[in-house]
Amino acid sequence: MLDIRQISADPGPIQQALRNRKDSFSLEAVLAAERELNVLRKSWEALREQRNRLAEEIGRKKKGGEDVSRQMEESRGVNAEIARMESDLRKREDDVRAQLLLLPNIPHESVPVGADERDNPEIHRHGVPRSFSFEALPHWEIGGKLGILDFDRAAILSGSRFSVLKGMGSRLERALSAYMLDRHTHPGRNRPSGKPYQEVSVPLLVRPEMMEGTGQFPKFREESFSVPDDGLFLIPTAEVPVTNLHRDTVIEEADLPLKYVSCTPCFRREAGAAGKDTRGLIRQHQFLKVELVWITRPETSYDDHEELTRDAEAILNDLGLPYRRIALCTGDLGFSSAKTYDLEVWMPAQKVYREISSCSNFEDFQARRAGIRYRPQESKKPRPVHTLNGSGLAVGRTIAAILENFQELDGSVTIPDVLVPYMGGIQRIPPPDS
RNA sequence: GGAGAGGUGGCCGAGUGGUCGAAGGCGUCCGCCUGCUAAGCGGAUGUGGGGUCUAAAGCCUCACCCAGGGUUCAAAUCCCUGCCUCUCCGCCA
Repeated sequence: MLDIRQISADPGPIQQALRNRKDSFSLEAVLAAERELNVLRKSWEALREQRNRLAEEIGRKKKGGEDVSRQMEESRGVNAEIARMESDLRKREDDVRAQLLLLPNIPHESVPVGADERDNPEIHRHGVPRSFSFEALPHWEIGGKLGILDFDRAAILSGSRFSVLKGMGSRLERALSAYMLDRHTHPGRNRPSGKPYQEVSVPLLVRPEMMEGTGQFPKFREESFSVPDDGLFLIPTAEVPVTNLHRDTVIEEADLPLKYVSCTPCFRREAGAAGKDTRGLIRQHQFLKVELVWITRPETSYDDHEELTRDAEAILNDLGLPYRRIALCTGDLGFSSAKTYDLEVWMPAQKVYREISSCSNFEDFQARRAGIRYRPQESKKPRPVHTLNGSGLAVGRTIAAILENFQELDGSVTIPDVLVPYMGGIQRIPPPDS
């Protein structure tokens, strides 16, 4: 959420940012509503003041045995007036807030202006896609033949876009999750921020306020699964509960940055994705993801964003998967984000790079919504923090990438070296016939 | 799920319906004192709006004592609902 006072002080740049984002939000409408609200609020406050004075006078005089029936009568009148104003005031406040909640974040100046994903510049590539002496199969075929992936039984259990992992497939999921968590929580060197991630396990069902805090609600409500009887929602990413761990609190500056890593299932309705990626593990209603979350100072958040993205890339490097980093342009940027890098892994069967991680700086957009502030050392006035997050990595998609990139002619799949200890020493998933 | 207790400032904790944004303590900060430290003494110390001011400070003012309703001229204080915490019972991975 943006600061309404900041908007009214200088709407120009924000208007431009909205155009760059291809967003149709009307700034004039909120600003007008805000101005009217301010006028009303002032007269309401004046009446409250009058009421407070009368109440005080009544208390004082009554104690002295004086007659106060005139003041009480007057006070009743003022109260009626206040009550009349209040419902209108409330309605207008809710309206302004509702509008502001639909206003997207402003892209950072370093974000390239562009219309859609075709305008996303590539930042760099790592690894060389392997050349196959045979036709590379898509992962769902490899997984089917190996007996480690079963979409048919998943469909019977839960419908489309669900999967069942079996045997080595399930083991691979566990190995990857454990490996990623270990990697990120390892103290390690080369961390400019000076500290490793703290692992957290969090609720998978949250209240709607949490979804609003990180920006999923109100705009993307239809994207989430809900449990209506209890008023709860299944998290679409660990970002939601982890960022909201610090909701409505003030953090001491010395404790920043706070860095968390959390491995959770994620649940998405994929409402707008009918017909896309209908096969395989790429687009599922439920998938496992290791998420990195930072709560940090405004002054360092862009450096931190680079570090976070490198942390995600480190996993791809370790696994030996070819990937590239792209920067999202203004037209492709997510609602809450001020800047986003996507990491895309090479998928040999389709011969394309596919998104496997998305690393964003939200600046104070989420912090305002969720009330996450810090107390700067030099001043005592709390300020909103900056929040960042990124996948490190999406586990389901990583399984797909490993199956495709490391498949062999005989149908077996080689396990990346770093995962072997996590696979009980197994170096490859044996071919179907063995 | 049933029965009870409770939710107050960074923390602990008091608060007969009226001058309470809230006693007291702890913590923190600033001074003083002191070979050093400790102790002691004095003072300051919630958040968010609005106004005043060139600006800061100060001052004035509105809101906030879990949340939302209600009673009342007046609510931290009374009533109702919700949420949360604790204790006991039941159930359970």
